[in-house]
Amino acid sequence: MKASDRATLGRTPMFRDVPPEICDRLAIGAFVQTLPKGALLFEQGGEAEFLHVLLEGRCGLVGARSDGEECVVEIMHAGSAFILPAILLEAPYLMSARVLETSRIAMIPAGPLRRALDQEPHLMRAAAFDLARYWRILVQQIKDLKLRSAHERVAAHLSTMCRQTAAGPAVLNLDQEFRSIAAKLGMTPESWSRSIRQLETVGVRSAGRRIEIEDVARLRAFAGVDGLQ
Amino acid sequence: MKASDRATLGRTPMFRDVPPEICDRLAIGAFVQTLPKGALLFEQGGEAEFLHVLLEGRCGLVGARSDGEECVVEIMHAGSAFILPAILLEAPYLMSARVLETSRIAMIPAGPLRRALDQEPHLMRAAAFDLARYWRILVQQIKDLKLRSAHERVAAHLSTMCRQTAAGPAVLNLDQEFRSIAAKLGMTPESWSRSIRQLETVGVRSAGRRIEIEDVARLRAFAGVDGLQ
DNA sequence: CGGTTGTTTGAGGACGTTCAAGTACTGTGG
DNA sequence: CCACAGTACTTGAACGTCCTCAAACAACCG
Repeated sequence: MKASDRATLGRTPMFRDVPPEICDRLAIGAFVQTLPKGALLFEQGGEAEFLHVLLEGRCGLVGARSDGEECVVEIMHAGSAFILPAILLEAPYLMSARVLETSRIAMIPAGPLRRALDQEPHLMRAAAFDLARYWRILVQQIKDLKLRSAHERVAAHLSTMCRQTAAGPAVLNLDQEFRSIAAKLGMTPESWSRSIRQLETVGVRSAGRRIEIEDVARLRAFAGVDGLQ
Repeated sequence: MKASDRATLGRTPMFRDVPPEICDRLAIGAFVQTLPKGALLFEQGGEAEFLHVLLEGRCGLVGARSDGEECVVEIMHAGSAFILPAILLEAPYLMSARVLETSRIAMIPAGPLRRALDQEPHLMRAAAFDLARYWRILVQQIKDLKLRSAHERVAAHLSTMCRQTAAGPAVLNLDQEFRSIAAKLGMTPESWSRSIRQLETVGVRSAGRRIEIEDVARLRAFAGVDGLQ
């Protein structure tokens, strides 16, 4: 693993608070891969052989039904580690992972990681915190799916995209494919498109990848977003 | 805390593998409450003051929108501990908890628990594993919501209710209110009722709380249930 | 035994999907 | 640099699923 990759690893939420010497030990047994859009990292039902840490790029966690139908459960961004629960529990993957845009991924072998977790309380602590954070993200998504309409989910997504802005105008340059975002939000690309159009009524103007928001607070109010995140 | 409650606590998934002396220490600072149906354990947005361990009964974790609209995210059964992520991260609750049927609940103060987690690797390990298990339950639910129709969700629910039966006939005596199950599955009681009726076509006969399944394998096939759980 | 609460059934409607067609990008090779 | 192919996105029309509302029915409890 290159020094720059090692440094990136040490800045991820999962490893940020882990003593450097423990990270180093894991890094020695690990390797880094750069993979193109479309690559399959692992498959639902398979055994977890690595912890994947996304250094750069984006990957989708995709759930599949036995008949082949698929859905995007979560999109992982740079800095995310996945999928820890499968490694901890030595349980088969509940989802497949697919590269959405060219990604640089550190792969940490499961066996040594499990041993390190058992020997190093700091690492287990970091794992527990990482799991707790993802748990909350999943709960938010379930609330999203059960409480909000498609239009509202789009509004909520846009407003979290500009979470640094409390109120007033904002401009987003979405660098993801709309189809990925739509899939993550549990809707078709067509519905995403219609929702964006619909949001003009609350001051959202879109031109391709560029989306202008008149007043973030108004968008938040429409989406029913509260302070919790 | 009574000796019998302490014993029940020690058999929960979260505390099963925690050394008894650590459990004892936590149990000393804890107390047990019996609460009736409808009681509110804590509210979304509030600060996490206790880890709740459900010794007996059932509780619903309920997400709310700012306009008051609610949904059931998860139903906790005897042996479940909640909500650990809020305690670990010292973050506000993302959901409220409501007693669905008279429940006996151990309440472990958050402060001492956090200190114990930091001092006792065994406890942190148990916490991480518990979080990992719940993470998978939430992922399964998201897949359920995104990949399955209401009818299929009901079928999937029934088939997990009789998971000890691989194939052949089974009889369920659902002791929960249908409205709770429906809410957990993300549908109205009316839709649940219609789904149950619809499932007659795959050999499900219902009479009030009693549900007879001709062939569990057939039901599973209809629901698209795979081996993963 | 009445009142309350939970469940079923029906009719109508909203939301989001599917399918189909058209338009705008993006990147590649000439 | 342009032509072209392939992909992504948009728009429209029709359909299906599930919800809402309303009413009847059943079960439970004082």
